[in-house]
Amino acid sequence: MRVSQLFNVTLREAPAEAEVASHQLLVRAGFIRQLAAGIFSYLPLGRRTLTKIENIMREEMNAIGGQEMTMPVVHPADIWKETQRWYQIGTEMGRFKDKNNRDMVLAMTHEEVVADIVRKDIRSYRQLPRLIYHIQTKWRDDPRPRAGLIRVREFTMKDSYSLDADWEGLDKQYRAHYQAYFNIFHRCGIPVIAVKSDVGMMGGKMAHEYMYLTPIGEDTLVICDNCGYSANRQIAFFKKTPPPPEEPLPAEKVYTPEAKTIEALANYLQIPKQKTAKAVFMVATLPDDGGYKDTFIFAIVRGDMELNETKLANILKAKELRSATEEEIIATGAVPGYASPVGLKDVLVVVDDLIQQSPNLVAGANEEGYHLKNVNYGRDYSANIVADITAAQDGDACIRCGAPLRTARGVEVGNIFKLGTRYSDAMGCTFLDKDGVEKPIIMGSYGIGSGRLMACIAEEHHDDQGLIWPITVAPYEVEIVSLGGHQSEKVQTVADRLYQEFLDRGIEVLYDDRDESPGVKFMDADLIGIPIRLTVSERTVQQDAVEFKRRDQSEKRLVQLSEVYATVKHEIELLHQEIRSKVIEVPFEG
RNA sequence: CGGGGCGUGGCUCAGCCCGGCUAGAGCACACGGUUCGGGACCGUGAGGUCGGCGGUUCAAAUCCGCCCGCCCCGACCA
Repeated sequence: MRVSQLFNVTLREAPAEAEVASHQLLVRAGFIRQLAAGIFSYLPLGRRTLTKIENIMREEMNAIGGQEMTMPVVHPADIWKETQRWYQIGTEMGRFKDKNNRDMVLAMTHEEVVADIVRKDIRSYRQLPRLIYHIQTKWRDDPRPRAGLIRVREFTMKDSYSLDADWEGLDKQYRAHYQAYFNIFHRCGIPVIAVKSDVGMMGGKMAHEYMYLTPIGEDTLVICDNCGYSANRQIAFFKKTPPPPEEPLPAEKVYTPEAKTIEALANYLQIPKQKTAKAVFMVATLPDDGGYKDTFIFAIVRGDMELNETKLANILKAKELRSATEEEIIATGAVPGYASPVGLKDVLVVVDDLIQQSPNLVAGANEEGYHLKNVNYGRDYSANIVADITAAQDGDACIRCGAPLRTARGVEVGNIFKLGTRYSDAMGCTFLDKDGVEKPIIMGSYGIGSGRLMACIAEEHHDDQGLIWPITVAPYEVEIVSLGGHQSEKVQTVADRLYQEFLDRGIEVLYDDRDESPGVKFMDADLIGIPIRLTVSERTVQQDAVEFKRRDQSEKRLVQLSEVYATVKHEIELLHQEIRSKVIEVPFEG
């Protein structure tokens, strides 16, 4: 492609709204343009990279037996009602009515469509196992799109669905994806870790998220460098050390003015935070014979710990969980800042499992300005539920080996779920097994957002000057920059001939044939980030040569014209080898 | 949904507080000329309902109200 013909404009300055590097550079280099919040177009360069990413996904999916298909973006709401997700999912779902006033849904994911096809077409164990996938648009009306392509509302996802006759089959396909996903990310040039995760709206039995570690990430991960345990903080387990046992002391009311926070309370009483109990008020939307009902939740964790809302929501099986408002708190009879589990009625009390083992805590007295000392679980109050509802923090002990845990930020670039029979049951996907018994099909679902992946690659591979694409996903393999081609016929001829030779020999080449100054061309080349750059100028043609430079290295060297093709071919292969060396087997962490 | 910020040619921004000239600059764009190995220079030119609506005023980019959009933090989220 000649740059003079390319549909592309590079920007000297990044738009003011772009903050993270990948966003700024992808916009400046002309890979993407924003249409609205979380809605982007991919221009030709961006499209080429996306296509390469998608082809890598295709190859890896096909390698584990995947079969590509395409499912619709617009669905009748009926199938989403069958699985209840029409009711369970809130504003994130795109809904509209067609001309016949029929409820319609914009695809957020495709379990329902898969299940609908499967229940009609799969009859026998002989048709299992299967693995199907497609690369298709999703719409999720995220309340807060951010960071360019990192979090958007409309995006393209490679999603695959495994169909099995039994759980062993699911496990096998799950593990196949586990490795295939590592292969995809490694081939795209980004390091990732797989962490155990919450199953979220997908439901199901087991899930892993693939995390690209970066400070701009929005998920917090908990990692054990000693034994390799890693999990999303939303569900991370950790070892809680109970305090030394103490004889329960008689409860005692103490005056604690202006001590409305744990911090202030601990300071005022000169006690460590772990000797206090923290009350957190939430409102959960819980299933209630067929419908849903808002229930006030009084959650108690030790003062030195934080409530983990995901854990709490999962334990309660809550559809939604939010912080209670001040009015709601007062309505239950609790006094904000001095709330106490002692003597409360008509609320659901959930207590962290460490509280039981922590004697003589300071808790609120439900009276402005007073706390109770020596509050003991069991004696002074009890809970409806005792469970692990606290969040792991930096330095907490690893659940497996006891070593201190570390937290890190990451972007979720992919996920895999063992769905089990959640969708099969809801939509009646059954097959007749060998033994003549009708059984539900066991499903798994697996997704990678291709645009987000592209942004992560850009995040990982760039410098001050611009993007530095790994050879596997670069829009072009080589860029020819001609300097003074409009003045020197010799330069023009050599550059044109080189371009044509590469085209003929199947090398993907971008040719900057514009009548621009050298500075502009070099700047644009660096911005766009094609892995190999060849410069043709008066200076080089005099020596029958071109200048060779890799985007990821600063050295330049002259290559004789007669050897250019062989050199480029060789260097492309070297670049591929570098990537290939990173594609490794990763032990399954179940 | 809560908190904060921003909306002025394609991009980056000035002007707004303290209302008043034809609304500016740099980059980008078009034409002419000079340049030509790291975002060159000179000249000429095109391009803006100052996010929208309403209000105050003799007069609004500027003051007031409502709305919309975009970004950031939080809540939420595959």
